[in-house]
Amino acid sequence: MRQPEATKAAILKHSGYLFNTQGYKATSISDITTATGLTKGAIYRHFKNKNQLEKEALFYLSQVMFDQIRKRIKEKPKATAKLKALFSFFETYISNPPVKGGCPLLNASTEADDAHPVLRKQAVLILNMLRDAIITLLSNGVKYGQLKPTIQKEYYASVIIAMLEGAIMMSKLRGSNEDIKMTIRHLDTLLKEIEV
Amino acid sequence: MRQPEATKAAILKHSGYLFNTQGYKATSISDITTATGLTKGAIYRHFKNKNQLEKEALFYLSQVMFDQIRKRIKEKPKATAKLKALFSFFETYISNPPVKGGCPLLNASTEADDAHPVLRKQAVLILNMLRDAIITLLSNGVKYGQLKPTIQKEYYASVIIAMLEGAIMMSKLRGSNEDIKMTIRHLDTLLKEIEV
DNA sequence: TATTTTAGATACCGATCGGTATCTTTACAT
DNA sequence: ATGTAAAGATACCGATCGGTATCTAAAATA
Repeated sequence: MRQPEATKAAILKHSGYLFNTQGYKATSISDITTATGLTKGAIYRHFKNKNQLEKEALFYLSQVMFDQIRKRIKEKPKATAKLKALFSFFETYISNPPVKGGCPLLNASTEADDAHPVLRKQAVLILNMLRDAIITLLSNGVKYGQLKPTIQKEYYASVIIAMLEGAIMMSKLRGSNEDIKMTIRHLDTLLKEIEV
Repeated sequence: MRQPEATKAAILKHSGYLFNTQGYKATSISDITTATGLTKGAIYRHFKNKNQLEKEALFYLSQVMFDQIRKRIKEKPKATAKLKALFSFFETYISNPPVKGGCPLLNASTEADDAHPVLRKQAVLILNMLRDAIITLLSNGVKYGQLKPTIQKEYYASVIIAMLEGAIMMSKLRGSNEDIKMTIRHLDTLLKEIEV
């Protein structure tokens, strides 16, 4: 029954869920022990302190998200279809989220101010990963003649992420997917403008 | 030296600042006593518990924001100029914020899940106020022949708020106003589409 | 099988949490 | 000047926080 890697994975899974639904500060180590069925001794063997656990849990959550996104995008052949797949991923986020509690990036970035440098750095890293992924996607679209070569990639990457994250906040708060739907409708029209 | 209203206002001001910069859960009553120079006895005389203080502090923060927005908007004559004034308000939010710690609405809405119904309800109320304000603004623009009569007001209200809030998150996290600038550039092009 | 290593459990630490009962002091009405 | 009501201070409560020292038991090595 002694499987250190499985134990660490279980801790990350449960604490990730708790951090994302209740908040990082609001989730205690005791919450995690009851969720996992483990004891403090077990948790502090795998993570040197709560900050480190928060950091690794956030990274785990981002991996779950990126895995889902990658899976959906790889199926699609063209850049426009890939972008639409990305949008639809965020649309299903409200009714059927891969991780409950809203977008881990948004949650961590609003909670992690200057007083939580470890969590903050990790959030910046994830945002940059997402930005770079979209920029690469746009670049490939231009490369293969699917998107207009004049488009400013950084501009569209920022606009797309801002809209999706903001819409997630609104839809989650209002308890309806209307906002995310309208936002994606707008992103679709945006997509038409940059298609060749 | 006994001025109850001034004392309550001071508590709201300081606690609002602390809640918005450190988070609601992360800010203790003791933090507020040291910030205000008051004692617990004074604070619990004006607020029946921490939840109520959080709710009223969030409302105070939203009032500060709405006052600023109203002031900037009232100066402008046309709907398009009023919308641009709203956008510019959010642009200056990064470098010179009226309340530190990011957008109070965004902060509260990400922290307030189902376990914090009081704060959550207050956040929903503020979001609806902002939405209604923009919808009214668009309606007046149509009424006075400044905006196209075919525009879907709810659609644009949601899209505008989503973009601004998402951009605030990105700019605050990355410590630069590039994202909010690019987002507003896009909102300006959006504005051109709905002008008559 | 005997020994060593290590995953995980147990019990505890001081500090801090939100909250309250009680006391003192100030302002105001008489 | 005196009494009263309310503002604010003081001191304390049990519960919980993150963290650690120590112990037990399971797995790996020999």
